[in-house]
Amino acid sequence: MNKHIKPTESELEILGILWERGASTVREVHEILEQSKEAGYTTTLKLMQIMHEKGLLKRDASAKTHIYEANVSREKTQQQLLNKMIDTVYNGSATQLVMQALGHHRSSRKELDQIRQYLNEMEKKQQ
Amino acid sequence: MNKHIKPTESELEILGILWERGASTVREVHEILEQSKEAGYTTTLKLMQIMHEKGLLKRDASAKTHIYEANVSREKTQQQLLNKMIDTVYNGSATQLVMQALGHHRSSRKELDQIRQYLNEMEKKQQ
DNA sequence: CCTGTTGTACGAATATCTTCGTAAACAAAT
DNA sequence: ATTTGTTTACGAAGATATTCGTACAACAGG
Repeated sequence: MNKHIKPTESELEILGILWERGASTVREVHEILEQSKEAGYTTTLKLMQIMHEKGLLKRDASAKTHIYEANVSREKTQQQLLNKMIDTVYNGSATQLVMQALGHHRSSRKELDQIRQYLNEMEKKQQ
Repeated sequence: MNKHIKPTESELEILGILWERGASTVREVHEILEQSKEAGYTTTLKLMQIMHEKGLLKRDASAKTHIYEANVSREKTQQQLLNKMIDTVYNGSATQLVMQALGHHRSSRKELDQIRQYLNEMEKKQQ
């Protein structure tokens, strides 16, 4: 029984911040959010409260200032969104997505090597 | 000046169909949509009308039965969504996304070769 | 204490997306 | 001509997401 994680755009931004920082207060999240977005503090607060209700975040409310933390793993969320994207936007072809991702995000040589190695491992497993 | 394409979930499904089929009537789109989704005909119609207003679709209304066609390219839309995803969900690392995409979508040997070749070309260009 | 600051809770306004009922236009069939 | 079926147009209801004003509690410094 796998949860159907479906964060909205705004929720994803907040999750991203929490995945990076780990447990944080609303103010901390808000301050980072502000750098790329116009938003009032209570807006961020409300958003995070709703995310808590939905189960996307967990929180420690023992102190006055509550501490929030992501309650869904980055990996699982990534996989979920990735699959949907491959399906609807890339018509099922992961290869297509991979090449486009490589094409536009000039990767370093190190990264390319990393990927190449990954490819080799995959091929070994297949045989 | 680049348009900010931001189709919703439902709009993406319709775009996907139009990218596949090319110019189509509402009914044709609707029939495909129905296979994977519960929806009334007028719902699909309205959706496509709104997409037309937004500029996502263009249409030929010269005959009674209008013909709709995607007005945003698959490539540009893919790139846009991909970038956003890499940014918010993969924290900027395209490599990360690539490896996860490969890991879960067991690709054929042919596809792996294709990607490998692509990697080589990229590396050549970089030097 | 009082006062200003910082925090949460609540609820409502706004915006946006999704769905569909109903009407009107039109064409084909009877 | 009347009926039947297909289509678009319009508008409104329902669902969901986003934003923020206001109230109130906790706390720190004077």
